[in-house]
Amino acid sequence: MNKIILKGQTSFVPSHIFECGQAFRWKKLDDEAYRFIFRDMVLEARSIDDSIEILGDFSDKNEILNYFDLNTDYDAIKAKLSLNDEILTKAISFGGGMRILKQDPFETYISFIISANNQIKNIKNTIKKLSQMYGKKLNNPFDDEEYYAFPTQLELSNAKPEDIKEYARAGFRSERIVIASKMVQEGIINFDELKEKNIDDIRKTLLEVPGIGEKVFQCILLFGLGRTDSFPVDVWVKRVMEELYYGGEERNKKLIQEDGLRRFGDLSGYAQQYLFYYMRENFKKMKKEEKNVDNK
DNA sequence: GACCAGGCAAAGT
DNA sequence: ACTTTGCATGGT
Repeated sequence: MNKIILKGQTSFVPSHIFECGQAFRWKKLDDEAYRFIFRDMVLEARSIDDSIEILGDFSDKNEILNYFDLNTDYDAIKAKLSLNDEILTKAISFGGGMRILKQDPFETYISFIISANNQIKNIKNTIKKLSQMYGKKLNNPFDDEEYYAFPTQLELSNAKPEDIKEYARAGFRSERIVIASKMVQEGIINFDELKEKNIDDIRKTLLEVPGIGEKVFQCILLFGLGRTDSFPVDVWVKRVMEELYYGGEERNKKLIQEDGLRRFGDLSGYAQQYLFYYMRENFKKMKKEEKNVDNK
């Protein structure tokens, strides 16, 4: 077992990182202790006192550090976004330990096709099942629970949509998953090439894929291609923007996306994540309180 | 049992 | 170009 110890981190809170909706292959073990899968490794990240520990069987520490985006100065980003913006100041004081993970483009691409009109809980479950069905078994250095790698483009392009529907419970997204995988396998979609292009060209290519619209495209940009000049507008971001920035007035998603990019520029992706987490967690808290009142 | 979930695609204006 | 409708599934 190998271990990384990080000290003096001002922006590294495991719960903020894993529960902000960017990644789906993780499990909460305890407060600020998470198990997660990165490439072919089962790893754990924990916050202990004022240090962060990352555990697992890995050989290259830099790979792990890069995954957690450790070369980016989040203090500078947070300072810039907080300036003249009371809403983001609040959101950042709530979830300022968030970091944008540098995830695999193919995994991100398939995961967010699955996310369409779905719940995070179901998305996680479908991805877990897909991995069990088609991915290779991984070494788990922690206990006897079985984990599987996210399937490769080849493994998923050979999958049968009916099987995905039946066992992974992906519903109408099942066929899209296989077609999208085949398009990567055939070279129609090439992530290394896409990384070199401008956003409008990337959009043109990715919107050809069934299951990818503007929102899923923005998520692939942000989480898979590392483009932080992106602003995915889902139901939560729509809600938080309307409630906190537009005084309760409704706006369509296209306008909200344009406005987000205009306000936050190259930092739009970070702003979006702080806002998403802030809105969703506070909504969950409200629900819980309602429940407690009902029980009295 | 209606309504919602990190929307998309197709049909209708 | 903008707006509505159907879509699998699981949770509340």
